[in-house]
Amino acid sequence: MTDPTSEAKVNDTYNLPAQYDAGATERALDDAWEAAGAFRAEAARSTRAGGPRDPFVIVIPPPNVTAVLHVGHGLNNTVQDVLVRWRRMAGDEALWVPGTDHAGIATQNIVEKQLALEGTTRDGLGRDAFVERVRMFAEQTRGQILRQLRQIGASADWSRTAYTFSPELSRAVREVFVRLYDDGLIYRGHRVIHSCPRCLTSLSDEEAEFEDQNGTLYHIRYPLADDPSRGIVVATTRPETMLGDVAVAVHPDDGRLAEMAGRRVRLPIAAVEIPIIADAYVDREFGTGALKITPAHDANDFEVARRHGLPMPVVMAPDATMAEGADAGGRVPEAFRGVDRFDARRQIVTQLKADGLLVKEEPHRHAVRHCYRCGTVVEPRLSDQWFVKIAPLAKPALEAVRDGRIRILPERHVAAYLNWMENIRDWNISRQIWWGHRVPVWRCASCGFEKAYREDPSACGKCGVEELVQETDVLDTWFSSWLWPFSTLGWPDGESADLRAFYPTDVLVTAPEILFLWVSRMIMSGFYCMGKAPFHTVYLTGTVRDTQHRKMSKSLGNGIDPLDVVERFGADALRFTLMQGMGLGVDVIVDPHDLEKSFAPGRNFATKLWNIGRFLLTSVGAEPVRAFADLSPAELARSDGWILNRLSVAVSECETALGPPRPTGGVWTPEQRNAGMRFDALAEAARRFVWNELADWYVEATKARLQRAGPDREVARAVLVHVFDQALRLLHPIMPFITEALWQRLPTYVSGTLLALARWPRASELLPGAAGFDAVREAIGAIRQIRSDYAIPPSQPLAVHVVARPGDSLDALLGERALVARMARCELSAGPAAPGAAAHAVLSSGVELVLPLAGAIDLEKECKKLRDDLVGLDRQLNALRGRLANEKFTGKAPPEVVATEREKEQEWSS
RNA sequence: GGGCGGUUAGCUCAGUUGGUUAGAGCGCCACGUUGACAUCGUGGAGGCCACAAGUUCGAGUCUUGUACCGCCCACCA
Repeated sequence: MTDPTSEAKVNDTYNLPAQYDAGATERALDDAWEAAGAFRAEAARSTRAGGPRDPFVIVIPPPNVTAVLHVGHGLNNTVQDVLVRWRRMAGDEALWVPGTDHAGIATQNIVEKQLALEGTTRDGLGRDAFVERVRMFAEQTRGQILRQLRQIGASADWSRTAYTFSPELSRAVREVFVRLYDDGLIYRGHRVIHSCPRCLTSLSDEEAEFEDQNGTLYHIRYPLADDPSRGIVVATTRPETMLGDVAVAVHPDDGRLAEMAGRRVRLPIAAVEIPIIADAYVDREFGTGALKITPAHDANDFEVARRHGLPMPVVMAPDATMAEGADAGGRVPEAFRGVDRFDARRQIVTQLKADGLLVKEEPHRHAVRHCYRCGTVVEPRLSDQWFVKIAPLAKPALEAVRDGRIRILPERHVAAYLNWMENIRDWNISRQIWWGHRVPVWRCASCGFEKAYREDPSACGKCGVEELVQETDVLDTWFSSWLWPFSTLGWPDGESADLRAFYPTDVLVTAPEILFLWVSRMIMSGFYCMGKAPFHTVYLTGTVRDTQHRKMSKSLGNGIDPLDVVERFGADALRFTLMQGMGLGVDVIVDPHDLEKSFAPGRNFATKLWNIGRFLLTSVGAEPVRAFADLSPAELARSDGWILNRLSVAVSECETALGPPRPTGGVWTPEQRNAGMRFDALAEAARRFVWNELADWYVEATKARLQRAGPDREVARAVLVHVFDQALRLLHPIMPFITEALWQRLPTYVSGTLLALARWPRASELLPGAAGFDAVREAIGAIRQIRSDYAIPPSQPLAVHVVARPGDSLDALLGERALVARMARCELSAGPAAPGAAAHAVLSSGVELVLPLAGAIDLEKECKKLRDDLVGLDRQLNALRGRLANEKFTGKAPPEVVATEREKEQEWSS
């Protein structure tokens, strides 16, 4: 076992290297955290198990084992890690469950591509060998993904690493299938479903994505059977499907066409007679007003055919070549058999043209469904599939979001969720692939009895005959991942300690694309299996895009490997940059061709932090530091009070940015519903405090104090260490490595402790009288500006006269004379300057600074400055008056208040 | 076809219930290496807050309309 502090001992604590070595530090700390079990959650400590701590649980959206992680995962997982690290420090029993998804079709596709390169196919290998091949591939990628997660600093509980295809989770899949089956919520249906001719499997509605495409609308004449000189014209974008036509439908109220109903037409090419029927489904306005009915290759036509009791001939094979399927009865001419659908389309159009039956071709833009895994145009095709009857499951899932037990951020996604749930359609869960959980249904070869079994059966559950045949289809990959929030915690084992301690989980962080595919279904399964919503917050991240706002993808070559970034700039730089750019629901734009520029914010900030640490550790030294709590307010210097107040403000801002960790009382109030989860605000609040307040002002103010031994030096040392310690805590969730490395070197560090487990800061009450330091900062700024305005070189000393009535600001300025001298390179003295050229600055406290200048004064510049000040003051006054008039009086504001801005401008200009 | 979101500095974005002279990071310009930091410091330039009308003492913020961009949903073949 590695000593958690070993890394700190490697380097000389008080002689930090000038450059932060992210690589070495990160590796060592990851080991130290792991060795200390810092991220391991204990069920017994959860309040739900009678322990002292509120559980805070996140389950990772399991990355697909198809490929290693990209920067989108970096973003997503950093958000989760920030939340988990925050809650862990805040005293919760924090658990982040890591894991991966076997990703059925996607993974199978990749291995099939590999096989193609080797000149073989899955059929060539056979089912068992193929599955083994995919398993090996998946294992390899899986390991890599988990290593990657660790490298970006994920504080997950690796002892609970899950996998959708593990024996434990397979058991959960089985269990839920059997329960649904026994509840009558799973059925086998003969339906028109989306079928991918490349993947050779069916898809759910959600997996067949719409894409607008230019097509052609063909108007085809079907001659009347008894009078070929007359006919009826139908319109279609897919002429090849006409081989499967069983009728032509017209609207019953369509005057000119309705009279045709009842007659018969002769279907060209297929050479069969089909009826003309009347059905109100037909849209009279579209196309020709007559609709060809192809029940086996169009879901709507299927319904029409069912209403009219028509046959449903299948004329295409699963690979979308024309074929004599069920009920085709010779409709597909020999010449077309085995011909691809698009070739068949061309040939059919040519032939129709030749026969004079093609009336018109018009360009037509329409939405065509594509396979979400391979992009192939999917084909609606009648087949036997397994479905989940989903409406009963949707009901509680709908309610939970409506009544605020679950919130979805950004809120705009709520409407989409509700709409989808309200119009939900049964879920096709069977896939004709080999990689996945096999449908656990066996059929008796003897009596035909069919049943879903929890354990592989050896004999028929009805007649006892030992000849059983299992379904060959496998389950949709989402049928395993929809159980993730509880299957990873031991379900269906009701006695599972984890399940009791950690379900329901808290926040789900994922991409909006899978709101329906995954998130909605988890909510449904959560209620069905556990009776409770699986989480109270769904946080949908933006997408990482390139500078042209294109999604990152392998094929576009605009992807970013998070490990590239980690290697070059460190995990902290990656994380900080991503968090800083992460407004709620906003896409993060990074330039894959200029990582240096893209990740500069994080890299620069990490460097800054490191250098503050270097300064602090060298100048504070190794001797013990007074306990911060022992300092009395009277001992504090002006700057101490100021920085402590700034710290308090920063802590509050971070709290606000993160928001409430869970809804009070289990339901989000309307005010809470949109609160928190502002990671950009968190990063900015912490950055501003560390850089613009701590480094820019307090560190400077401390330098002189640290050099003179004495009580004040001890106060400065104590405050400096305390403030930096608190800052490191605030930043730790975002930048875990560098903060931990620095924290362990503080003189107050207690050996063996970890920042990862240190207490999250709390805002304290503001100290009175810190305004004096603001006056000092303002004065330094004003003097620097005059220096710059008049191009006075830094080497040239300046004399500055402070003109003021005695008071705090004056005292502060004179009291901090040395600091002003160092930061603005000037000598302050009280009292008026000798007459002559001088630049002036008026501070907000009324104090006037007079800087005698040797050269000429730029009157125009000075006047402009004054004018701007006056305009500003006037607006301020106007706003104040307006507010007063508004709040206190019922009447209109006095007329002199209502002068327009333009009038004011003119007034001041003259 | 229906719904939703966006439009603020050269780029990427903040801007909480209307109220000081609209901010940050990156980029740009000038100056600077004083012992934490040039992956830096100081100062600066750069905004008709998409457009138009309205409400208001006051609008980036609220209302209506327009334009452009993006997303989601959908059974017009």
